[in-house]
Amino acid sequence: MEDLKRTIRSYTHVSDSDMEFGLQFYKKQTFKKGDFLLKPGQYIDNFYFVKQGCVSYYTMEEGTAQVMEFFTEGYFFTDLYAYIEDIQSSSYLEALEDTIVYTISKADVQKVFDHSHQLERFGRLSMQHTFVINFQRINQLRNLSNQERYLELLRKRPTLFQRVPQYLIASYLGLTPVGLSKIRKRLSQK
Amino acid sequence: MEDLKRTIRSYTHVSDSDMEFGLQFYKKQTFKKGDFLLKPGQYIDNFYFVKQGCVSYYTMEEGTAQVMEFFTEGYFFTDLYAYIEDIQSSSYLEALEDTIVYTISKADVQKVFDHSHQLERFGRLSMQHTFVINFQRINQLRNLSNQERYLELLRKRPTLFQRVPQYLIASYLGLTPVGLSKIRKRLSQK
DNA sequence: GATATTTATTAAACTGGTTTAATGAGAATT
DNA sequence: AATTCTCATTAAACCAGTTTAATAAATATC
Repeated sequence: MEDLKRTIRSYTHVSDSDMEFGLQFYKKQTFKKGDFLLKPGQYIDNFYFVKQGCVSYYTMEEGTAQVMEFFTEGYFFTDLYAYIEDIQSSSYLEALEDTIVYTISKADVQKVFDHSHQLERFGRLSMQHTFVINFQRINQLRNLSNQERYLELLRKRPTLFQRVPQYLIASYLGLTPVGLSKIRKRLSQK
Repeated sequence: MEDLKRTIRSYTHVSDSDMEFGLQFYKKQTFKKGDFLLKPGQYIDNFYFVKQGCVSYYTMEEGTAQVMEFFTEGYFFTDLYAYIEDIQSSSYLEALEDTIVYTISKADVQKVFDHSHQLERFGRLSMQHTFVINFQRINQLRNLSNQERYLELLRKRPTLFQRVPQYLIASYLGLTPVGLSKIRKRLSQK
């Protein structure tokens, strides 16, 4: 679980003993391509960390997937909205590849935060990080054109395009597959 | 500061003594319509609570305001992005009406959180609340049409339309004034 | 290796916004 | 009261996306 450790320590200092205490609750879990970690209607019991693979986070609207996010190596994730609000999820979490995650239950997260001030701070800071990501996302949705957002994604997460079908990336960008195809054509003609 | 108290306690229980400790740091401050609480280039020193009035939070892009949010009575606010990242702001905070706020410095917020577990919890929960708001905002930007977002705003914050000029509401919705006008016309014709 | 299925592209018609510019209506200033 | 300024609407031309449908290419399955 070295990469999990490293990611936690990228937020704040955590002593070896606190880290050991926290990590004991994480369990390794594997999913085959196409498996669901979560389906609509369920309550959120777990937090996840991606060791290897890719998980899509989406809702179904009128028969098509609306992709909110792709979680790849090093991401902490869950359906955070349903997790916080303690409501039934209306989303899917689906493995787009064979995927290995480390998972911790909501109850154990509480235990860890009660036990370790340092890890509670990690929790707060990772929450802040999520705020920053969402803030930038909103700004991108408001101020950039679809083409600009496509180029931005290409720049920030280039490997995504090798591992995820284009129509899901289109959805993530808020486009139809046809729309993204047009943008790509327009760019290739320059 | 009864309304400030009430708003804090809507998040979590806070004892009278902790509340008293926290509130001592807040100072009342008034701004005239058109005054700026913040301009680009500044670092964020304060957190605010709106007692009375309305403050717009926006950036300037190519000569036009891009309104991120309108803060009205009961809102906690600052340029949270610059506050968290500890970077120079690229935004404006401008009073759209004569406005009364309670303000607390960043250093005093830290003091309060160090002193009171209950108020630190309030801080965490208000941060979570902000996440939920932003999450819903992203979903609205992605899944609703401009017309639907207009109707949604009309439903959720009807008084805003009596106190804020329409071209700023258009900006908040991610539209031009012409675009919003068209939507309103279309709706009135039905 | 042939067939079926999934994914990506293209074309055509359409739509909901944009930009620019002119007009109108209200509010503030002199 | 007249003038100026700000704000909202309208019109016209335009554009970047949509939908639908057909086709092509790649991938999975038998």
